[in-house]
Amino acid sequence: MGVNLRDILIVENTTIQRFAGQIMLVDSHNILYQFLSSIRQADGTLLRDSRNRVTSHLNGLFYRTLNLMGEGLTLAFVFDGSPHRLKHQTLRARMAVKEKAKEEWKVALEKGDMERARSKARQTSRLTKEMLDEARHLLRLMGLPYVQAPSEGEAQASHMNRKGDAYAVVSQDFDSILFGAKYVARNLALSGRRKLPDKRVWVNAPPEMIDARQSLENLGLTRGQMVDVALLIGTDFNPGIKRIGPKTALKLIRKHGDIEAVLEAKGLEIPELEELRGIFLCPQVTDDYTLRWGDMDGEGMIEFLCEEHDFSRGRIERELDKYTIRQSKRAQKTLDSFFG
DNA sequence: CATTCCCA
DNA sequence: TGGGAATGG
Repeated sequence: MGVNLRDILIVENTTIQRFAGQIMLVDSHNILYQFLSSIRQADGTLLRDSRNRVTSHLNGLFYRTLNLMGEGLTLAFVFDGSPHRLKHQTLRARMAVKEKAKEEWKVALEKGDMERARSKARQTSRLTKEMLDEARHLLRLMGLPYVQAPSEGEAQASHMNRKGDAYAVVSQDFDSILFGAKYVARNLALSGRRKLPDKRVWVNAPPEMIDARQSLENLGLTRGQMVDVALLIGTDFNPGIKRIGPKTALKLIRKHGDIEAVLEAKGLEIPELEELRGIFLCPQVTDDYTLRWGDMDGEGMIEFLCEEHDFSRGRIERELDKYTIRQSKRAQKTLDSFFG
């Protein structure tokens, strides 16, 4: 997913508290997808309510969001619009992977291999329109604003970040750097525990931040050149060029200046090059939004989560209390700092 | 993923 | 007390 730019960007470890008091724009699709793939039972099945509706995404969104708010982060969310024409190939490929994983999940279950079952189940994750509607509903109850992107959510979030409407974009993907975000925050989870792929080892994944300007200056590239590097490697919108990874792509763009020169020198071609560049450099975004934070509707949340989706009332009330207490402690701290 | 449970 | 296992819906 996204472009593999990790190896060439400067990714620095940080803390949640680092972002206290800042407006953070969350890539909703990215975060919800993570919840959907990770909040599962041992055999890989999703959490569901008594009417068989999936609740894993709400579970994750509720706890994660409340926790981050409790740490003083000001959250706003961006939802994807319709995908770009050139993304369809990737989306189809992903769908095929999911179908295959579904079968492998079933096989693993029959063999009693729970480890593999869970891992395959994760790969079948698919965000439905209903899940997205429910997520937006929960956000409304939490008093958090969300923006509907015309197309790519990451493009919209990066645009807003660039304009100064938010401090950073929250996403696991590195694409936001290409879309022009100033800062990208990753692993914004409280526990920071992440499973190593294909291993049964859990490692601590600390929050990370990428400073776009710092990374670009360090590489001696403009954002346009960075986009060219990405297009050589391959993005969600193009397959890239065989045997060219981050390191080689970087070397080539440095040597030749831009992708045209690279392709010329290598006798290669990338179809719809200008269109591809435009996706990142002149992205389809909107300025027709307002970020407006409201009060949390505790009663509404209990109604929605507990009565509607079977969450335990006591559990939700306890979390809301904890949040309130943390908030008042933060407020007290702020007051204290004013009076020395 | 985040919390709770449970036992050393 | 605390960290792995179980649970959540």
